[in-house]
Amino acid sequence: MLRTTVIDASDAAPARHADRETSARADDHRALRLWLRLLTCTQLLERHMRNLLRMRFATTLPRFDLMSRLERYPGGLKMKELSHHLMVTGGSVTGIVDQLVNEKLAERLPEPGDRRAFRVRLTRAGYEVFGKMARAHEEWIISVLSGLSRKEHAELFRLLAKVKSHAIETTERKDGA
Amino acid sequence: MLRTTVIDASDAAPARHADRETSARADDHRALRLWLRLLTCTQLLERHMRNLLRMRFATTLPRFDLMSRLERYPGGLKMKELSHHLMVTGGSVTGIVDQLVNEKLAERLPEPGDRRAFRVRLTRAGYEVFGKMARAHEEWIISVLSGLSRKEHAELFRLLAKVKSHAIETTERKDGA
DNA sequence: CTAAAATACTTTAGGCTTAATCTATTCAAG
DNA sequence: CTTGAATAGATTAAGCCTAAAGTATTTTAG
Repeated sequence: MLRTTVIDASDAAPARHADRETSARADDHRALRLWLRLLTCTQLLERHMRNLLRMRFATTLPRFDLMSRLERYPGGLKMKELSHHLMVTGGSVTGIVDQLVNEKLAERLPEPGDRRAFRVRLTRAGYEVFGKMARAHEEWIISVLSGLSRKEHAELFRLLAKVKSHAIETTERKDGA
Repeated sequence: MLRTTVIDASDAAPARHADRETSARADDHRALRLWLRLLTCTQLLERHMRNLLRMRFATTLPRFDLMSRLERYPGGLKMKELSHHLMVTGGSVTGIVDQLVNEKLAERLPEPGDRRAFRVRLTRAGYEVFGKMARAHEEWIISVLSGLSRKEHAELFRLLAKVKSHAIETTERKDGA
C-alpha cells in the first residue's frame, strides 16, 4: 500500500532512496506505477554508470556511448548515422565528436562522393582507450544486474522487447499525432 | 567479445530504430544487452512523454515530475525532500521551483522553526493545471504500455523491483568505492 | 541548365543536470 | 555564550540535450 506516512520529513538521516515511485497509490494506476518503476530503475543504473565512468576514467556516459558505437563500425559512421543510433539529435553528436577529435580519440574522414558528409571513426588511440573502459563497464553491468537469475534475465529481456516494440508503434506515427 | 559483423554499415535507408541495442551480439553479453534494452525502452517512453507534454501543455517532464510530487504532499515539501524524491541534485530543484513560483503555480512558505528552510507547495492554480496534465499523462502511459497483458505488467513490475533493490544494494555502499 | 527542394552538418538559444562552492542558519561542545 | 561542524538552499561553471535556424552541397524537376 505504501501509505507514505511522511517518515522522512525529518530528513536528518536521509533514507537514500525515497524515489519517485515508492509512494504511488495502490491498486489502480498500474501502468503509471510500472512506468515510474522503469524510470527509477534506469536512472539508478544510469547514475551508477555515470559515476563510475567519471571516477575511474574521467569520462561521461554520452562519450562512452558514442565511442562504443564507433567501435562496432571500423569503417566509421556518418554523423547522421551516429545520431540515429544514439537516439539523440545532431547537435549533441557534433559536440561530442568535436571533443573526441580534439583528443585524438576519433577522426573525421571525407566521405567520398558527398562533400556535405564525412565518416567518423576511432583512431588507434581511441580503440585502446575504449577497450579498457568497455571491459570495466561490462563488469559493472554484470555486477549490478546479478540480482536476477538467468531465467529472470531472459524474461525481463522479453518483456522489455514487447514494451519497446509497442512503444515504437504507438509513438512513431508522426510522434504523437 | 562483440564481434560485431558490420551488418548495417549500408545504412542508406535508416530503419527508424536502429537504436543502441539492436545490433549487440548474440549469446554472450547477456547483462549488457539487458541494460541497453532497458535504457532504450526508457528513453523511448521518456521522449514520447516529453514531446506530448511540450505539445499539449507547453511544459517539460522535470516540471511535471516536480508538480506531481508536490501534488501528493498538500502540506508542502522542503527543497531537500524534493530533490531527494526526484533523485536530482538541489540545483535543478531550485531552478524549477523558481519557475513555478514565478508562474504562480507554486509558492514558498516559511518553515516554522528553521529559517534556513521553507516549504514548497502548489497553489490552487497549480493544482488545477496539474490535474489536467496528470489525467492526460496517465492516459498516454496506459496507451503506450498497453502492449502488455495484465499478467505481464505484474511480472515486469516484479522483475524491475528486483533490479532496483539489487542496484540499490550494490550501488549505495559509498557509491562505487 | 537552372530553380527549388532535400540533405548533412553546424550553430544558437535555452532547459536540465551535476559537482563544487558560497551564504545563512542551526546544532553540539566546551 | 562561543566556536566549529552540520545543514538548507542558492549559485556557478560546465556538459548534454533539444528545437530551430543557418550553411553548404546534392538531387530533382522543369
